[in-house]
Amino acid sequence: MSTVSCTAAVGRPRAFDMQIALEKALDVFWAKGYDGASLSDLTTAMGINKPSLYSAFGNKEQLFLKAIEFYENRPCGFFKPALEQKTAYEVAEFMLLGAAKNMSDSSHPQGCVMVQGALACSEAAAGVKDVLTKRRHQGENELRSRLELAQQQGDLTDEADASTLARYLCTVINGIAIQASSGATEAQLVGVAKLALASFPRR
Amino acid sequence: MSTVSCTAAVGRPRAFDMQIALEKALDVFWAKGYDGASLSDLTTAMGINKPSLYSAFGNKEQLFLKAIEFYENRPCGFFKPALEQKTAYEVAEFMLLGAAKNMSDSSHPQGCVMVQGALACSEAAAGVKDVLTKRRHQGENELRSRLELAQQQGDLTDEADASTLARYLCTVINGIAIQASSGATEAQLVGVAKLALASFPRR
DNA sequence: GGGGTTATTTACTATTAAGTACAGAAAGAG
DNA sequence: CTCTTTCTGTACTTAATAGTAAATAACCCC
Repeated sequence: MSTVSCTAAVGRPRAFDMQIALEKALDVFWAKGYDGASLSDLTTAMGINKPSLYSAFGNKEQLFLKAIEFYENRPCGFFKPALEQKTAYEVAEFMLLGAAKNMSDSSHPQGCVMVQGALACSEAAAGVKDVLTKRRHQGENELRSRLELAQQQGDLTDEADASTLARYLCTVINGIAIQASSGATEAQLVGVAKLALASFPRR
Repeated sequence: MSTVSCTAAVGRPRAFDMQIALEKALDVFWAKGYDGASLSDLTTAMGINKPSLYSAFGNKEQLFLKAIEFYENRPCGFFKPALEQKTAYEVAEFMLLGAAKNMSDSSHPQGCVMVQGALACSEAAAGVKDVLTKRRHQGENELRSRLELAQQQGDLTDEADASTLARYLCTVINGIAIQASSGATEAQLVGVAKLALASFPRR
């Protein structure tokens, strides 16, 4: 009798791939936002019925939260990899160029689901809006910490205000998200990113 | 018999001020977005019943369009006044500082209704999303034209790409809108605006 | 192959959405 | 005062919303 909860494999097996269904749901939320995505939009895109959705993911809100959790950890994400670059400038460069490229990529909806998923929304979406806002703040804080580390390591001047610098970079990234969502091309966004980098203190 | 269509003044007079009602509607759309604002949210805020809303403003979509038209021409707007500043740098400075101050102002919802009114939305909101996108592009084009004029007038270097510069400024403004909508203070946004200005070629 | 378990399908609920019909109320014109 | 016009309040319609009950289907273990 094992104490480890081995994945039961009892009962009728799920007829769809949860991961793929989640990615389809993400695309819907990304394109339409939490308020604009109806359950029938979601079930249609996911190729399943409502009871399957509810049994697999809980409800609309939990589905959204799982979708953005996946979004944040996607291999093609640019934010976390950027933090691992060697110098503060390289962090900023990787992040801005990554945002420009990623958010205009036509293999998924344009822009950023963390921004446009629930920006101005109904009371029903207030919870997910809160989560998104907190996650964005968290990202900004991680970036600030990374820049403070850079100051300790000497690759970012002490005269810079890490807090403002992090906020500035996040602001530009958010702006790039809006531009991408409005149809800006990768080349246009790269131009913006490079110009934004001119404000970043280079050693 | 006058040929001028004098405002009829026949029939029961409207019991509410259309302008004030429109401003209330704007606040609702600003805070909740087009999809997130229900008709009962609107009528409650406006202090009128649905038939009054429909007879005065047409329908939800037309009400939204009238609300953003008012928004764009508000006396406290910063975009158009910025274009009238004397030099390219002053245009940029006025615009970014104006955005920072205006969008964090607590006398109305935070952020910018032109950005968050319909960013990612349902099919029902596709029309207003389109209008918002076009208006933002139009603003960007007006700014580009203003910067090209500055180049002709010699207060902006010819080496600058007016198009990219305009897009950069609009990107930062959009980013500031997101930050404001996420609770950033005026002081924080002014810090971002000043940093963004460091990328702007000063003569 | 039967029993237990879980997923799927269909059909349903209750609520809310946007929009409207209609009767009555408030004004000016004659 | 009466007629015409326009607005207001109540009550309604139709369709869509999120979420669920119950029957059935598919799988593993014994």
